[in-house]
Amino acid sequence: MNQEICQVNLIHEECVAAAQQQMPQLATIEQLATVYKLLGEPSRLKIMLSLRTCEMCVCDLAAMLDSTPSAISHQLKLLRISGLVQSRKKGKMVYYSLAKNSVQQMLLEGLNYAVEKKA
Amino acid sequence: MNQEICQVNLIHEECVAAAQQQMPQLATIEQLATVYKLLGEPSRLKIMLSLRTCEMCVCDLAAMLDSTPSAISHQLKLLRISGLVQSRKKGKMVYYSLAKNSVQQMLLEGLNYAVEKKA
DNA sequence: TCCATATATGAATAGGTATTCAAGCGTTAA
DNA sequence: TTAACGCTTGAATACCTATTCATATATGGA
Repeated sequence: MNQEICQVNLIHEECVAAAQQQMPQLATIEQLATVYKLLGEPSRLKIMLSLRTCEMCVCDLAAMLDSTPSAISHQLKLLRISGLVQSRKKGKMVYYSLAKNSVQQMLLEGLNYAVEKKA
Repeated sequence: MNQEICQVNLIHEECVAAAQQQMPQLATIEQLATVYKLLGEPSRLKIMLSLRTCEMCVCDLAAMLDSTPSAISHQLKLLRISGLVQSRKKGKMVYYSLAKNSVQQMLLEGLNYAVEKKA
């Protein structure tokens, strides 16, 4: 059986056309998927949720998540590269905080969803 | 070098304590991480973005994403299990649509973030 | 009944990734 | 300079997962 193509080429052409029309740009979708993927890892999500309260150094986060500085540092690097967190160096320590964009709003909306869903 | 524990046990105790206090329940965090992970896969994210427009059958989605019904069906199963989409059977076809909860709001907020960030 | 179609599913494979371990860098204080 | 500390980094391993392929189920029509 050929699964590559449906026999009826497009079953609901108007719908598909309309959906394609209002589809965001590919770059936007990929950007969004990247952020979601980063937040989809429990350790990283916990880091982000922790940083809502105040800026923290790597050791603080390692204590929060019961993890190692190395593991946390690896995760922070990914978050930093994608612009979800920013860092500030002070002596031997590096303080991390949430980036000053709408990530926080996104997180709040996500939490709202998760809490609503539990009920 | 011992990386397990920081020498200074908690460098910013007040901050860590405050963050722990306002940390959501573990179940909520895991729920949220699951949703983010599902949305973090470009194919699945495209499915969700497509379904904002109108309900679609598997073939429609396969056409939208230039994929196979089998691959789409596998993804839809994951989205269905986690309650992000719902399905309705009509004859040989199965129509999928976004679940009637705040996922749509979440997606909008995400898009808002991604678009803002590009600029 | 028999066949074609739309979808679902299980197993296998290939690709991706989180953590660990070991080592390195940069800063501070002696 | 030396040592200690906080952090970073690269490689390796072990785990996870998306897609493919083959097959199965279910519905509708001849």
